[in-house]
Amino acid sequence: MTATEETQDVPWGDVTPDAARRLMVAAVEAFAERGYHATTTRDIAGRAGMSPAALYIHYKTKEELLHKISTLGHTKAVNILTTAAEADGTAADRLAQAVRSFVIWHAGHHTTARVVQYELDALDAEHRAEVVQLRRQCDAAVRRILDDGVKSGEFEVPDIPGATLAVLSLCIDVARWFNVQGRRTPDEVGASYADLVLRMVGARPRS
Amino acid sequence: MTATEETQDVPWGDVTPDAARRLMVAAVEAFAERGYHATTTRDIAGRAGMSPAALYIHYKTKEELLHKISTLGHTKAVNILTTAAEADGTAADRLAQAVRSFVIWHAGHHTTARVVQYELDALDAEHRAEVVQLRRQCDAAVRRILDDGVKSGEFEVPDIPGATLAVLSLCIDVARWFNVQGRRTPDEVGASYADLVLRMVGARPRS
DNA sequence: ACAGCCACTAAGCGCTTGCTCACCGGTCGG
DNA sequence: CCGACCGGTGAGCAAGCGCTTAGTGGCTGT
Repeated sequence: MTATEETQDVPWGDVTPDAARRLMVAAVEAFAERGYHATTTRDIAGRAGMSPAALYIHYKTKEELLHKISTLGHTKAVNILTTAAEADGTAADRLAQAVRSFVIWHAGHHTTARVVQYELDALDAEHRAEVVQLRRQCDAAVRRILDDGVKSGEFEVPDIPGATLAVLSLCIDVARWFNVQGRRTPDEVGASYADLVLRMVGARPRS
Repeated sequence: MTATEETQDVPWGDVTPDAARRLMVAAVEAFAERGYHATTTRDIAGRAGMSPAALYIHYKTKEELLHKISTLGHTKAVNILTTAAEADGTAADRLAQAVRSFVIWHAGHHTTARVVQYELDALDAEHRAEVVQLRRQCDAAVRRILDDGVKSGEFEVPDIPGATLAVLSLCIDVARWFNVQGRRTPDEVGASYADLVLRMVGARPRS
């Protein structure tokens, strides 16, 4: 149930070779801490215990690193949300599961999530368009659940696109404020947020 | 009621002299568009129709510019929320008003808000501490309303600090996604979000 | 034993950055 | 009528940036 220290589903768990992964982890940390533009290639290489030039053996540019991080992260996000959307159960169950797992990911991997969600416009036009496409899939997954819930009478939502935006917005912003030293664990925030979202869409508390 | 094009309550409306204000407006636009670190002092000066050196007549450093913008913006945010918190009326009324006006500001001044909310750690340690203090006042204002609502039985909130965080988070993130070319006006988003938040805290729809 | 390979490094290139400084021209008190 | 003043400029400095290139050391297959 704990999602803070997974080893297998870390987004870059299957990045090879080892040096390339170390550089990627270093880049995620640095980008999350200081932002893409304030991070130097020397800093990334240094964190990975390598010389500045080593970065360019594995990645063409600093931007390519961000692009790979962003794509891996967004793919993970899409997986989480579509899995929840396509699961069995009531719309309320699926919405709760979507929010819970999405929030747990944003809190547990808040460094990655911060880069993925807030450094989007450091990407060049082509790569950004690619990533925006993945974001639309996130949007579509949540909207599908809300649609179902409204059709089945479980939810009462006047503006589905607006509510979709609000739900995703609430979850995404977790990456901004979540702090490992805080009192809340990712699981607690996930449960709490699932509850808040069910109230937002007017799902009856215990049906 | 419209809050998109106010002239008097623009945060930097009373910045003097004229050249200093033009530089500040230029900086807000540039920071919002590209981020603090990706913005050059030449770009700011250029947008204000001045030479690169002119910036340093009015501001000691680029960081001082960001600091002034951030302080003015946060002061405005504190005003909006404390005004709503101290108003007359039920807790539900005050919460709705707080969310509505806070969201309208974030949407209507989304360039300023983006800088204020997302460029916080580009500030140096001392200035950041100053601004964090203002943020705590925002938090306190919202928490006060929720406290009152729970005490009076209007709201049903299991975790008040958590709900405070969620409400502010939802509002703040408006600055990230709001787009002038979108279909929603700031007033519409404000009304819609006030509604969502009342549901989140378990306020009865029409009491 | 050794040639080939390749991840990695030391050094540095060309450029941009934040910021400075000597200078300029319009305004204003005397 | 003029000197002091001051907001503004043009040119440029030192430092740091992303990225390149020539060279090195330690594995590998034969």
